[in-house]
Amino acid sequence: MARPRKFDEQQVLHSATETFWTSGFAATSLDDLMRATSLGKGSLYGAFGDKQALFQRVLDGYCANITAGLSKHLSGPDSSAATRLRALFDMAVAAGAPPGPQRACLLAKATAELAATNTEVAVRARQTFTMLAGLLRAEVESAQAAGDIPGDRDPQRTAHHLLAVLRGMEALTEAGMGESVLRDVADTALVAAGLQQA
Amino acid sequence: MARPRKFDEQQVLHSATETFWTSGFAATSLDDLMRATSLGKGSLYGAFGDKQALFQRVLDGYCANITAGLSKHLSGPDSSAATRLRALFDMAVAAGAPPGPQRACLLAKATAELAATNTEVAVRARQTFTMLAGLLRAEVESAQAAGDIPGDRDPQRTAHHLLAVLRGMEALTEAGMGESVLRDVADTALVAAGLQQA
DNA sequence: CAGCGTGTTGACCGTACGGTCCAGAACGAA
DNA sequence: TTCGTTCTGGACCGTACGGTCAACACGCTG
Repeated sequence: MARPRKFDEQQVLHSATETFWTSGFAATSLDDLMRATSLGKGSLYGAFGDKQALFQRVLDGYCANITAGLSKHLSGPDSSAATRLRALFDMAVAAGAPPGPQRACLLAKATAELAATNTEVAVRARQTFTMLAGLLRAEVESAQAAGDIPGDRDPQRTAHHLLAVLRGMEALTEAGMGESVLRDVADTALVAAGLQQA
Repeated sequence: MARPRKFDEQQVLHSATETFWTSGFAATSLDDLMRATSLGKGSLYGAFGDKQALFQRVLDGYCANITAGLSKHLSGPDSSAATRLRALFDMAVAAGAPPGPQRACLLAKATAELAATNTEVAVRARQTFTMLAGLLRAEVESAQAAGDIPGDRDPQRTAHHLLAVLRGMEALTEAGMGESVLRDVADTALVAAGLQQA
């Protein structure tokens, strides 16, 4: 390596993530990315390839982050699986609490915009959803073992339901439906899963 | 009116809807719209204004359609409200049944792409979601009156939950998660609402 | 049948797009 | 210090974008 890179790849990816996240794929120009990353076209192109490749890289990193984040949350300090599940849905409510439309999950935006026409995006989305469902399932089973969720519930089905509710809350957050609606959704979903009200 | 229009406005809007629906707003060019509608730029521009105005027009029509569609379905021939609710979720499952990612609801795509930056889109989305929730609520109340849903459920909360689940199923459909997952989601949501399995 | 006002058409405009390329800068290796 | 290699910045390219406009076509009105 004759001349070392001047930039930190992680930081550049972070800036690019923010830009794509705010504007979407098609509405983000290379100029936007250059401005956000403070990199010239040559560097951007040389390091990551074209716009599509950079987006895929960004999306992959984002998906890895949210699965790792959920995994960490679910193995976090909270004492019981039931408490952790409630905290998870509280976070989803809080994300949509401010008035007006909120920036939704990048994966949701990317899937809506690109999954139908871009196989790699669709594959990554499916894989991520599947992993999230798996993590939720483990948590449901853990709550069942602790006696906080009745044992007769099918953990797989319950996890799928919770995943769908979380994605639906994302959609309602995008539109800015407001906290009380999200509160209704979260409460109902948790009761449906067999958890008692906090 | 010296010279009458050669085209049918509804048909042009239908073609434009298909085009935006398939590609999204930013990824649809005026050339795409011209090809789809068989109209020249001038006509398109003269009749509907610029691309954004046309999209808004398309989205408004689409939202009116789906609310009218749901309203019609819920006052349809099926005997009971419970049966109609089940049929509604069966439709959502069927929409995601084919393997691979399916084209999701235009409203979902538009909200994900534009709601954060375009107030009118966000307003339309909120309004539509609110109307859908209202229709679902009426149906829940109807099912309660018929004794198919326990009377102690809060119809508002239940409707919000069902709405979120439907939007979540959209998201999973976009990614192509497959029929069995959607089946799990729908079944669990309906049981959660208090309906017995079909 | 004449005239007017609208609708249609497609050429045209300026711009911004994604992408390429190269001259020079920076740095490690010898 | 010199050389070789990589990285950098930005000039440059062809294209396609959204949007405008003027000339023409059409048909209703009187």
